[in-house]
Amino acid sequence: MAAAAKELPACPVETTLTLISDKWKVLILRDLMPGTKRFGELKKSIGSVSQKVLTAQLREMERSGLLTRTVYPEVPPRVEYTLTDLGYSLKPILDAMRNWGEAYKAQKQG
Amino acid sequence: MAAAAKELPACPVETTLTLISDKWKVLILRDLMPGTKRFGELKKSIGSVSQKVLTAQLREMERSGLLTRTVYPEVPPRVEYTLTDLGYSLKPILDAMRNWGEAYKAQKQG
DNA sequence: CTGAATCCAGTCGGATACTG
DNA sequence: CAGTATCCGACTGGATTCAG
Repeated sequence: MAAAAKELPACPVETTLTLISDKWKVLILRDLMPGTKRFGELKKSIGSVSQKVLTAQLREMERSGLLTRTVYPEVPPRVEYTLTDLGYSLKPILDAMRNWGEAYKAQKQG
Repeated sequence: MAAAAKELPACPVETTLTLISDKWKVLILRDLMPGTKRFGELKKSIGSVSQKVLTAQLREMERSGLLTRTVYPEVPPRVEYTLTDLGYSLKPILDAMRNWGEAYKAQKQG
């Protein structure tokens, strides 16, 4: 949540971690993969995230180039978040995590 | 680092996050993928992690069934960490992260 | 509806010193 | 060498309030 940009480490795995390892970012990605969502929709679909933190992590991801933020000057205001190509390119990671999680739970249930 | 076991959420992506989202766990996985390592080797290869936290996260991963801990009763003591099949099954996620990180850095350099 | 600002508790994790 | 215990600063993130 720091204001300063994070430095990119030498290891590719660390590079990825730097951009998506915050508490809610992976879930934001998961929920935006199907398409554009409004702020309120995201907040509801993610679950227990607070407004402050959701805003902060969305802004960080915008700065990282993972998503775009579009403000519609209406009353009441409407703000939509959409993954960029870069953000969408994280899909293989999300898919791998989903696949693994499913297999893990299936195993735990025997 | 909590002592209590973490609950598994409904979403598979969250399940995965629950098990590997701590600060150093992905790097531990990365470094154990090639094979068994001693505590000191891990500490060196991971980088700036402190001894206390590395120990704690390794123990959590052991409890989660991601790795095994083998103590050799020698002087000086030797402790080796090895991924279980379950831990090794996370490889596709690690690979996806590495691939993405490489592509990202390549793009940043034009 | 979205978001900024403030306050604050909980935790994470680093540094250090000590043990077998 | 590997691990434990203690201390403590820093940061994360939730709750609340106010604003446009």
